[in-house]
Amino acid sequence: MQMMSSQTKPEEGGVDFALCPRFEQTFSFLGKKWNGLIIDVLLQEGPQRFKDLAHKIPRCSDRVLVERLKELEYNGVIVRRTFPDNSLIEYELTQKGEEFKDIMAAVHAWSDKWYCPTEADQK
Amino acid sequence: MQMMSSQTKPEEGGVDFALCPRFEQTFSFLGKKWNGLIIDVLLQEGPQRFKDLAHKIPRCSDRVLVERLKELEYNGVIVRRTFPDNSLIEYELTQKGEEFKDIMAAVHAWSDKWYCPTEADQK
DNA sequence: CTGAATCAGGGTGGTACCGCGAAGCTTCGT
DNA sequence: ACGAAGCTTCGCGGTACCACCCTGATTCAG
Repeated sequence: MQMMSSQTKPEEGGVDFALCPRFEQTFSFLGKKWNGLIIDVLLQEGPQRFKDLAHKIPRCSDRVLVERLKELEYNGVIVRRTFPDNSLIEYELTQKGEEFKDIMAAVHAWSDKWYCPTEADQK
Repeated sequence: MQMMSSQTKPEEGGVDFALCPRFEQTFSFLGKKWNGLIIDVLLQEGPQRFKDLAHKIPRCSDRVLVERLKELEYNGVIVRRTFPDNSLIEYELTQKGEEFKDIMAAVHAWSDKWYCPTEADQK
């Protein structure tokens, strides 16, 4: 029973969706660069430390990764767990986050079916 | 057997996804403002004229709508059909576009379940 | 025939903001 | 003391989005 909406509040990077349906928010949220990737890694590989995420998404800088993680936490999609004893920090999906898996599956299916390599794939 | 990829080419508004998986492209594409909405309207109400789309998505300016429609056509998601006799122009989904419906359904389901109104909904 | 209205956009200009790199800072382990 | 992990602060460039105005084609009223 989260109080969160899907607006991306941290650093005030959000769009005014006052008259747009809910799912436009969701798309905008997932479409934000790296968000989909982060959620996908967490879905597939479980809770991750910051450096593991950074390592698995090498093209995303620390700066941006922190930003995204804070947004995701603010939106109730992930939680940041600290283990006080060994000072370990892990990010894991909440239930709200886990339930992205249907969307992920659908998007994966579509992408696998319709993606065609172009110039951008050469390098 | 389209030759199209999911990059948004018109006006060069795309991201370099060279090392990112396919579905990140898809998210970025759908997450682009108004794209999800446009596809959703076409899915639910069939082929539409420009003015009908503009009317159903009032907060999207003509300028941006034209842009989005061109991108969607470039990406093989919609087609722009002209009827020479009565000079009618309609936009309709291709098969590639129709098959977004699974994604749309999943996103709708998630959004309906997890969306909570906040300040942004007052106005 | 003339004028108005509708449709499908194009052109310009401006601002907010998104994504980013670089570098510093704090806490912890050893 | 030194390095790694996990951020934070500063500042930048590009561009996405929008408002406003304009065009050309077609249709409709009278």
